[in-house]
Amino acid sequence: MKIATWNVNSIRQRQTHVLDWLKRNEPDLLLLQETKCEAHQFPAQVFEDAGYVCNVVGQKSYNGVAILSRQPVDVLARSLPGLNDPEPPARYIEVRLGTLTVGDLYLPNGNSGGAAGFQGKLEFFDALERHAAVMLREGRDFILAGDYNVCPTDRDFAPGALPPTDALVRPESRAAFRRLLWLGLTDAVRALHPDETIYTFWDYQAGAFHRDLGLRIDHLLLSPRVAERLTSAAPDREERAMQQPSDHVPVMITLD
DNA sequence: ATGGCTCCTAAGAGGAGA
Repeated sequence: MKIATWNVNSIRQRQTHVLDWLKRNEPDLLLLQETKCEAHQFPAQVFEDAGYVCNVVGQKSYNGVAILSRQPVDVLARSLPGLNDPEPPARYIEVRLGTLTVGDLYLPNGNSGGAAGFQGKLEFFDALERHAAVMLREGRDFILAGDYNVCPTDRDFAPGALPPTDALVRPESRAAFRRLLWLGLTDAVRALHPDETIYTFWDYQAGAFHRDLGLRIDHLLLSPRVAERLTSAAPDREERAMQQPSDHVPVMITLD
């Protein structure tokens, strides 16, 4: 079974990239973030024609998540449980495929909106941690994957790519990510590649990709039994070299 | 380089992104 996550930075701009990537890689599930349109604007038909079912949570202009699947799935949630927001942003969708629960998340960046913006990032993390704890207690098999907007350690960004005050490397952000690991979740890419320099994002500016000034911020976290099935995990770096790419690349795992 | 691009909306620049 193959499961991938990809922040596409506008699905309408990246429709052909995603379609071509699906055909080349044939994942069972593709988790998208930053689709940047309302659900009715999502180009579902082109993916359905390629054999994928689309479940979309959208809003105007910003955010937006979607899960594309070869098989129909049950949608369990369209916002992150435990976030008390009457109009939650389009940052979470959760589906069930067989006995596997899969949450697709787009965590707030946390650099905009001042102190309140950063606080919102930490609140999303807190709700995610509580939700993960509940699922573990219930003995469920699950994956929480997407754009976490955190470089977990200093190994996860190129020296000089970010100032130490950036919300992606702030100690509070990293502590929140570590708390998910301490619950018993496995960072799929790092578990299989403990010592490699691996990035999933390169800024559009200043030739960041060419200079390999990247970040590792897109992650797949696995519950214990799912982690036992993990056989591969890697970003598709080549996608960043395409014409008019997203600034993120897909990250895919394989489960036995 | 204190955002150097690329999205969005909307018809002007400006905000968000990381």
